[in-house]
Amino acid sequence: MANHDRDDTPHTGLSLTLSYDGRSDLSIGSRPHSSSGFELQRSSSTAKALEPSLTLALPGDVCASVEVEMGRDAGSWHSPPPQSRHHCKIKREDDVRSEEAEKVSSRISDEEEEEDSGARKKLRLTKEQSSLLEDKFKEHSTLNPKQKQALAKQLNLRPRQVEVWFQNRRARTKLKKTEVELEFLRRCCETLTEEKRRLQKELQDLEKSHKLSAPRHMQIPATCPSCKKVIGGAETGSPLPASWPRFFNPFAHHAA
DNA sequence: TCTTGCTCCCCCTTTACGTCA
DNA sequence: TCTGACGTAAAGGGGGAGCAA
Repeated sequence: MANHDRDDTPHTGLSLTLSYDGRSDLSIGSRPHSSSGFELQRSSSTAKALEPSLTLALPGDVCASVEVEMGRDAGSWHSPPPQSRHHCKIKREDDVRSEEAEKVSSRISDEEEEEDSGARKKLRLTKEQSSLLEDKFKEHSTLNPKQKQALAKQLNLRPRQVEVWFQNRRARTKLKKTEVELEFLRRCCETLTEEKRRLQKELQDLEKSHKLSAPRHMQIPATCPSCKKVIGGAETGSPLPASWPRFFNPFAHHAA
């Protein structure tokens, strides 16, 4: 486990932190005032293609860490509307370059251009176009201007259309990743809740059995109500053996 | 060196269209 | 045939980065 972040706020029970290469991204904690028993927090959305790691912290001295590998993601055209970006803003360089080619090779038919005056008409990409775009996206999720230009030419589309497709594709990938993370954390939350219950039960059982059988100096320490220090159950007030040096015994003031 | 304006690009949100149950 | 849900292309706005004047 290379990186993990632990929340410093007091927990009653469990905490779970998911980080990507040191950047804490998600955490779950069981807090005193959490009505559900757990809080779900998301601290940033900057996790981009980094290796996730997971830290599981349990109450008291019980600690565990878990490493989890999460998977990474894993028509026809219509003419632009009258007030498209090309019209209302300064034309982009690549759009200007592609205009001439577009006039020749655009899939927009003359008939469609006639209807261009009204509402926009949405057409679908062909299977070949979608397939090639997907292939390029697998290679890299962003395109530099040259790649965009070349791909647009290859697909017989405007560079702006290729750009928009990549933007939408990135958005879909991100959404899917978020959904996967959410489901994963739900399962983690359930598992941790169950583990917390089990450990609490185990702790209760241990306390009971120690009260009945263990020597006083071996009894599980408890917090002193007056000074807030941890003490044992012995009549001396100290959970440590009487033979221990007084200066070495933080519970000595309970001896009186 | 700093500022300003321009351009490009990305992200996010919204809109609108096509498809399908 | 109608309708609502869903997927997705595209628009539009905000903001950051790079660059030249």
